[in-house]
Amino acid sequence: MSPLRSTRKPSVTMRDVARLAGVAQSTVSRVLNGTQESIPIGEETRQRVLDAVDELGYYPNLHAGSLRGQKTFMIAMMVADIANPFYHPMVRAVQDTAHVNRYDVMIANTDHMWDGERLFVESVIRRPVDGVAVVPYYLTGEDLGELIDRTGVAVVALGQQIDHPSVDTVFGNDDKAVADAVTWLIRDRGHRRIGFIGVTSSYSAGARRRAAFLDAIQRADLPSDPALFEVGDWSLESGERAMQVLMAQPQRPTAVFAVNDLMAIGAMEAAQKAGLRIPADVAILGFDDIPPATWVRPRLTTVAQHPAEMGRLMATALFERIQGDYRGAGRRFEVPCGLVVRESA
Amino acid sequence: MSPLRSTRKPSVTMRDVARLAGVAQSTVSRVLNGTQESIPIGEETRQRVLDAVDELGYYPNLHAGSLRGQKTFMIAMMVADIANPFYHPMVRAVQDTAHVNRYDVMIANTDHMWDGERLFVESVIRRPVDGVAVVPYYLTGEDLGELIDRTGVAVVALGQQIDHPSVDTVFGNDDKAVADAVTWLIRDRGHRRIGFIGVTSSYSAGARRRAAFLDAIQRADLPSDPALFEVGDWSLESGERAMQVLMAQPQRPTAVFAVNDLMAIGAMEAAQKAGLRIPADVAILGFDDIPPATWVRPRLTTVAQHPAEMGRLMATALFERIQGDYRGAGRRFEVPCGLVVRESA
DNA sequence: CGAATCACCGCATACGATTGCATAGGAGAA
DNA sequence: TTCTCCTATGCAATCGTATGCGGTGATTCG
Repeated sequence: MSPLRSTRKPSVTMRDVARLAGVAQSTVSRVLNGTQESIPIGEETRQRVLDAVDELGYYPNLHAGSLRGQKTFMIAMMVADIANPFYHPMVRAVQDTAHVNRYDVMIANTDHMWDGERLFVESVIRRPVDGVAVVPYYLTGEDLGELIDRTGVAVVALGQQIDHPSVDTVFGNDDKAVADAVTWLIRDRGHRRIGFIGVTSSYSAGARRRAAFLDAIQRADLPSDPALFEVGDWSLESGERAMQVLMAQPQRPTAVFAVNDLMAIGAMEAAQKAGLRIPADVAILGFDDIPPATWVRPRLTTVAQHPAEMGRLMATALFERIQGDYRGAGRRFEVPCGLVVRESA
Repeated sequence: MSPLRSTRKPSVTMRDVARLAGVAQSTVSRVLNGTQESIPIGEETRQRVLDAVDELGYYPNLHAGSLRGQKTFMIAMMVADIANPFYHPMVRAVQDTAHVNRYDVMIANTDHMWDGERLFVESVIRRPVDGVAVVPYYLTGEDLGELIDRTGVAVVALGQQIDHPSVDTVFGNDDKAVADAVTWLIRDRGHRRIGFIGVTSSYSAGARRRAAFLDAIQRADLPSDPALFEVGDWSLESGERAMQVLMAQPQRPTAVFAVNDLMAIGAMEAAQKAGLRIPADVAILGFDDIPPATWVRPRLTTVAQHPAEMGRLMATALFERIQGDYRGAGRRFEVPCGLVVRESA
């Protein structure tokens, strides 16, 4: 079994500083927090305290403040998979903003699983933090509301499906962007048989993009063959598999749209392994514009979601709430998506 | 200014549970922790407590345990840049291991900067955790030793330069791997003029790999032209720039070795933009084997470092220490690197 | 029938920091 | 001198949990 108490060393506390400076522990607190103008401190005392702090190398114990219900100086972030390039610019933006505010960042992966998201919420209940930035696939506005009621945490979420009076959301107009991109494939590129690599419609983004795709197809008076619809799980490998079945058809599509870049890259992989040229034999269109989109050959044509900007917005909104600079209703920040034409379509 | 006390809601505590169950708070504690064989609890009481826990939806407050010097159920991880694909498999492995142990993971980026590493250490002092996994570029074994002395934290580090009696390290035999790879370039591929894209030698890995490269060159009786050595900062863009100056030479190299894959991919980018074919006109050799290495075209020939395995080892070692399953001297885990021949060289 | 042994549970304290309140000492006024 | 006011500091409660120790009722034993 694991030891019940950890082997933590006794740390240097405020009391140690107080003892060395010959004052009371509360005096040390007041010297260090300073902000309390109502309670003045003698200059000579203040200096003695500061010297003692220096000599002992004292740092305040954040656990104590957290327990007392002060700020925890920590935020938590929930993403599906930190190894997915889509989240990097977002995570970095949040981390960077946290860093300038002297906040630490806890990161949890959910792997797109309900259980993962549930555990994240539980985690935040057990160890309250000042703010959370989440990319929910199952959690609803109501779920987040319960979390807020229970812990008072500030919340910002990615995804337009979230709707709660006190959580800020950041999202892209992905439906319109999908429709535009597909329409472009049809009108400008002349494709008439377009494959779709989606995800299960239990993801609201999955359902939304699928609907937008279908809408664009029908608007162009093209038939929508069920055989053209494959589903993956957001991963590169699943994109590869989906592409393989799309290519195996007697009448294979001349273009394929994947709802994220990772699956699009997987599809490229599959097409190239099968000896198909891109975009001559089959065009590939992705979604997200992750950094590797420009590393692959041909470079991936995709709908840019600007994850860095999204992260920046999330972080800014979150810290505005944490710092108390904003206390109003939930804000909605839309960051427009847009087609980036490169070489794969 | 920010509000001094956050707006945290009063949470449901053990006392609430106790009140509802009609017992003392300490009894609730004992029921929940169970492990205390010395103090038995009546079955009927235990059930009343559990019911109350259920009814109130009680979760223990981890801040309290942390303050009392119990386990914090949190580990901290320090990497250079979470957006760098090299760290993903490592971070995921650590997160996954943490997850099964019901631990949360705090992640900090240093951007290869001394100040970032220093701040990380400070962070861990201010908010003690049970373990840290670090990828240090400046921190020495001594620095880590101070951290251990001060907080008693368990430490595992990546990098063979770290040497401390109570930190476990994981590392690859990168020097030998570099030498082997370069020798292969010379002997099997017939290259005689090989460029080197390195990093400043203040990084121990940078110095080590450069030395190994030089050694292999000299062992093959090839001249080592200083003009063949460029330095980057680990980033893709810096690799691109370095490649540009290498290509600008009157006698340009027929092969280029980059000390990480990101710079290698940048080099490929530059070469292709300049109209050079890879590997016909110039061969490119990378280091790390990050996931995107197989996404680019031509696929990157590189020295695999197996970051996932490294992460797994780090996490395992770390939790062995945290759980008290291992208390001995610092262990050194070597994970062998090896050339993976693909298409770029 | 008195005492010793349980089984079971509550009281109180400690962890480190914040903060309302009390108070010591000196200055100024009556 | 005595009373007040102000400045500078100390005391003590508090946050939620773990735990040593003491206490109570019931049972058993001598």
